[in-house]
Amino acid sequence: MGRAPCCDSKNVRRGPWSQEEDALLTKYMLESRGKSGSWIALPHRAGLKRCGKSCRLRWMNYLRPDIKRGRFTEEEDEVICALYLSIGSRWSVIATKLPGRTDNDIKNYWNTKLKKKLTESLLARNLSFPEVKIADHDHPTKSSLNSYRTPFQAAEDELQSSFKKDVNSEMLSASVPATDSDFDSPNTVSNDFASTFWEEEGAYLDFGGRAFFGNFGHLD
DNA sequence: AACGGTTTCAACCGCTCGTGG
DNA sequence: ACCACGAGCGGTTGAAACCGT
Repeated sequence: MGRAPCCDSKNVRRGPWSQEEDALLTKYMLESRGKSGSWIALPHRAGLKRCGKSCRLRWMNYLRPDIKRGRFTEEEDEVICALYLSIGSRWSVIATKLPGRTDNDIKNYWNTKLKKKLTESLLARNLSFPEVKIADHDHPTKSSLNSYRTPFQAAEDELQSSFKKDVNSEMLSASVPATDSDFDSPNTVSNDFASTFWEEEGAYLDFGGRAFFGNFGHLD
């Protein structure tokens, strides 16, 4: 026996949502102020002939009023790349660090553009695309999402606690290899923490003026 | 203008996780 | 401990839009 379907597929609409359906779902969600109860029960209550999962997806990925539209910024690119190299394809975790962006948006953006962009950047440096392997203890749980720190943020935390003084972007950029030759000499970085990070975590990758932490294998 | 290839992104599928009984 | 169920997630698909010839 296969898995039971989540809803009666004969009585639900599929495919693209109509304006009327969007209006019904939006009206219901706004009137209920998010206190919709279960998603399974929502279609019936809202007068929609849709699967609950489909309603959830439509709301979360398209209709929510706080969704950010338009092109991803360089800063967002950097956050996505850094997190992907750090935690892998945990799009929902990455989305929590980019307010207004959905996990689906980020996933699509990564698969269609950013992965290619990063790969080209790596190839230009004679580096191969890193295999991202995350140890279990590195996976943030749902309860720890709010306190989860990206490698950049962790680095900033460490710097702040170590030096007990203002850490500005100038200091952070000083820890990034500025030229190709700097990649071969991690000792040129300007603070102890960055040197330690180099040894323990691998190479820095210059990308769009800033850097990522990760383990990059050299091409033979 | 027509066509074919490519890109984009909304939506679906099937799985795991969390929770309550 | 086990089971059932709903929520949420990541991978994948496919239609629409876009672009080059």
